[in-house]
Amino acid sequence: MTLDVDALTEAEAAADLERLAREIAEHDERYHREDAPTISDAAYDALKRRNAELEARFPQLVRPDSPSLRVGAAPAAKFSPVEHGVPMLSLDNAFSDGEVADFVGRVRRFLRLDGEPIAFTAEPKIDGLSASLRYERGRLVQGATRGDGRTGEDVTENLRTLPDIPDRLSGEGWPEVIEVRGEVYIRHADFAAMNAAEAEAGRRTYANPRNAAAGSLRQLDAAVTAQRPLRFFAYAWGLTSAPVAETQWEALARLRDWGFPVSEEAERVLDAEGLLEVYARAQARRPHLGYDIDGVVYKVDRLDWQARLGFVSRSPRWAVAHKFPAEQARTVLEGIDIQVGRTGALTPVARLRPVTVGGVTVVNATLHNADEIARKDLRVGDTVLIQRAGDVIPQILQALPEDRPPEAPPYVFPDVCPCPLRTPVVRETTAAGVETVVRRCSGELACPFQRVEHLKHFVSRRAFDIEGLGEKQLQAFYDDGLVREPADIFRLARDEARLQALREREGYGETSIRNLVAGIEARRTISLERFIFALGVRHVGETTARTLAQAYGSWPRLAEALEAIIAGDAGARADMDALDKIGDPTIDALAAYFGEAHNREAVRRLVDAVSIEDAERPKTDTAVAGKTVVFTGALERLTRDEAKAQAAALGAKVGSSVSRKTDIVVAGPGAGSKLKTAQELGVQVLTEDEWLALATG
DNA sequence: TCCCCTCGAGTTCA
DNA sequence: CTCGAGGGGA
Repeated sequence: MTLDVDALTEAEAAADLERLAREIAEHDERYHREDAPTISDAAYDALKRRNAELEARFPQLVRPDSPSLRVGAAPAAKFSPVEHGVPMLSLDNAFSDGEVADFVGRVRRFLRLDGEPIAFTAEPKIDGLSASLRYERGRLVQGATRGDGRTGEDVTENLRTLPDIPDRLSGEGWPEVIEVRGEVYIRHADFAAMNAAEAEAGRRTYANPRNAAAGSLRQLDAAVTAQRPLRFFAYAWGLTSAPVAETQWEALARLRDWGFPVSEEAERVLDAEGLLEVYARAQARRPHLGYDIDGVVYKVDRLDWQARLGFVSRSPRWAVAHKFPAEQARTVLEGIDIQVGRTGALTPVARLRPVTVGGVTVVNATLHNADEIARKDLRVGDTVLIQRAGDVIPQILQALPEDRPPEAPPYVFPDVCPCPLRTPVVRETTAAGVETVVRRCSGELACPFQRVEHLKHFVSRRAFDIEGLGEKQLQAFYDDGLVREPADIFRLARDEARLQALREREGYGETSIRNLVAGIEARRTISLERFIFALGVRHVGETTARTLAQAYGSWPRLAEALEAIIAGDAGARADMDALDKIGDPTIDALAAYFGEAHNREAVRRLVDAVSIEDAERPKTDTAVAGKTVVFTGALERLTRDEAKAQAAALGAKVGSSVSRKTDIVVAGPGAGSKLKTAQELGVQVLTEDEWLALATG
């Protein structure tokens, strides 16, 4: 809660200054030492600003440890963004021999290789941070962090200070342009010495070598980075103007020739059988390496096979990281609470006796659902084994039955919602007649817990993104009756009675009210897809919302279609069903939502309060506009998603099955029944090249 | 009909 | 990050 500066007593101001000094110091610390800022720059700036305002109003209260008196602590300057020529992907993880076998099996099946041996490289997975180095004509021109995989930060000058990174490539045969990728890390001995020196100098030490490496690389002053014992291993490449090699193994040798350190621990195995031996060896060598590794990365050796295998969403199908087991800890399961989600889903959460795992204190862990609790037979009072999955999310692995209190009863999932209405808990049945795993509160939006979650979703970043209206304020406004439905948020900004109620609230001065109103007004105009997503209809996430927005173009048209569907218009339903990734459950959810009188009214009030921008209408002036296209068989020049996106961009509808309504079938090699159907129905059939010619017109 | 892949929804810590 | 389930290819 932030009180208006002018409204504060001296004692309150002193307390607030104390809090700000502490919080800002914490954030500075996190930013500089752990390299993991936990608040946005804007939020950080707001803290600093408030500190400055308070100090201006109460100069006698300026603390000796005031953030305003420290220099160079703010994460003010930034590194400029760098778009990677080829995204830096993450790897799929395997945690067991079985998962490694699954990986090999997938590769084998995908390549249609029976029995034939597949060679793999196995390289230790260094626990540092990855970096991409762009060389043009053999000279280092840019170095970047991984960032989100697509865009990283420009840390060229810092990377130049690493002795392991050549400024000019040596040897020969390097492509004119190449992004060399690898891991920046710090050796144990160097880390210890560096921390000792930091401690000597009275500065805080880093928690582990990885944080130290990340913090050192992201120094604004490259001279500081130069002092840090950073090292580099190369293991991959991104964009390249010429093929690097024919196999991963050969590529590693080339990288070595060009002057990069390449792990001496990397091995090539001629068949999948050898992988687990490498893993066992790596585990045995781990304590003696002198730097942290967290697993072994297996890659299909042949690059032409890698190309055939391609990618699944964000990770390559041709590689996997076989991780070492995560650090585990035992603690006591002190209770199980039930949380209510915006769709009414009831999620059990474990309350744990605080315990340190992998450097952080864990007190909560999700239990996902009732089946999960039953499967693990978790009981309150049990001693449980926990770990942090992927080193982040805490996870309960199992209960240790020998430590179970004799009287602990099996956990019984509640049959009423924890909300004040005590609505009965229900389980739905899928189309196939199977009970779903999730238990839900049957109260819908009558349930106050669901309503608040619904409102939180509405203002969230991907929906209306209203600044200054966080979860806490929303909860408070809800409790006071100021905001009960989305439209109320927009009334808040214009309705005098509500503004007056705000002014009377503790903690709301004119400044904060002005900011809140500005935040709301800034979002009064919204894109159709965000609007649809914000409604929070079940099954309608960001992607589905976008599909609907593009298909219907405007809110009135979508509303009209929904009215028709609710009225039983089979044609309108079929049209929606034909959209990509939209099927009966989604349509039923939409129909149920808009068929309900309260929702309908609430949406009408909201529509009146905001202005919804029409979506980009599908093109009508292209060769394929309005036509329904079906892709079948393997595509060689485009991925399926690219092809679909291209068709959609040109105003065509993408179908999944061939019928009389289909206008064009694009058939690649291996096309089967759809091609046959198309021929039988006399639908136009194109090759991929013919399609491209038509599409690019 | 059977998988495989995406999407949605819920989640942790500092 | 993880699980469950919808959608759609084979």
